[in-house]
Amino acid sequence: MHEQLIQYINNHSTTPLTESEVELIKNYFLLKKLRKRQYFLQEGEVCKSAAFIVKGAMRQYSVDDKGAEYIIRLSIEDWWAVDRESYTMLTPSIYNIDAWEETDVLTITKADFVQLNSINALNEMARRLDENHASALQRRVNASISLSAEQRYSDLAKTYPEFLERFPLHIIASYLGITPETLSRIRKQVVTKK
Amino acid sequence: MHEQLIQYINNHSTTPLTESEVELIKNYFLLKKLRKRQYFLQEGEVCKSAAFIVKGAMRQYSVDDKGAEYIIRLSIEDWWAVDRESYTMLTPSIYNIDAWEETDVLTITKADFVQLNSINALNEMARRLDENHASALQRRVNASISLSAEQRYSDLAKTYPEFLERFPLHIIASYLGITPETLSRIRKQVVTKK
DNA sequence: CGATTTTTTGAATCATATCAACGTACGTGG
DNA sequence: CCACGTACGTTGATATGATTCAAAAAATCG
Repeated sequence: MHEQLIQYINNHSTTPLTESEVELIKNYFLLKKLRKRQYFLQEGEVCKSAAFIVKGAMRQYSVDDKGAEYIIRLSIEDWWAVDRESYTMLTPSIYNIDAWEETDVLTITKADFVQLNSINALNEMARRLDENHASALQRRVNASISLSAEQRYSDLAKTYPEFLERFPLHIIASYLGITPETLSRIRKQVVTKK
Repeated sequence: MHEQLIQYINNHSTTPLTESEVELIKNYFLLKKLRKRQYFLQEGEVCKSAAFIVKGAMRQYSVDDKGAEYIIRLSIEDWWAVDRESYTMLTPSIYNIDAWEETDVLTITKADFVQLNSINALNEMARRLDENHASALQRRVNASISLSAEQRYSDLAKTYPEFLERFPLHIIASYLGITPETLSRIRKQVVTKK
């Protein structure tokens, strides 16, 4: 269970974890099993834990007054699920996070994460993750103002093909900021174009 | 000149700068004066420096094959201008950054910034900045998929009223991902609604 | 002032949303 | 293992919001 996380941390830092650090991590990261559709975070709550996904798929989304859901982030194995803003600032989140499939996550609270700040590899990994996340968000903002729906879909299909296999198309449509009907028509076009 | 930066750093960290740290910062941050429309970063270059804006206004944007500009970030006094991805990874940037007005910036290269990593206040400030930036990007992604053009404009007018005073409306329109004509019509509506 | 940039307006067009219906697949309980 | 309900995907007709193009008005700058 934890081996996957250890591996992940080592892959994302320059200095490998020592044995004692590995032990610390095993003690601090707690396994949590989520059923399909189970909330990990609900709007209005503080995002008390960050989750490393060992197995499964999760989504982060906002909900408007009409009940419509807007997917702002999708995550699968070896990704993290967390509302960074709420987690770091300890403020109520405006987002929901739930499991789309049966999902196993390793969770850690912010307080515990701070406890582990002696672990350099973990800090380095966290910093890199944040940088990558910020870059990805910036690109997505850029895409949303500069590309058509069709281009955004092609982009997604190229950059994150896993998403198309793991999530239904209406979730993908929401992630792209379009309706399921529009996505369906776009896909029909793309196929016939070839 | 540097006092403003010193002040800013102290405002954005819990531990105030010591006198010797202040001296270090004065030595490492270099003043650069930019004319209107002068590039600070051009697409394809590595963003070698980060810029703290002492006075003036800058924009970060991408350009498509037709020459259309898409504003992804606007910054004024006491903000930073930098392509974080290019700056940290030392990769060629896909964005341009230029001065919209006569602008004075204090710049620091990544290598020099690393030299200053003994300054806790500076590290803390940088971390907070990154967090805030990431949160803002996330909110913008959320807005782009969940709100209408009119709502996004109202949001902007409420959150960053300074922008409306400093930048012409076609820049604001681009930032919102709409055409200047659409923004003009939206504004007409908003006025008559009241 | 004249030149340039910015903003507005109108008309035609295009992209996407909406609403409604239908087909399909899937999984669960009987 | 079948039948039923729910979730998912597609299609068509229509509506709407935003773009495009062209032009003119207004503001700004040297």
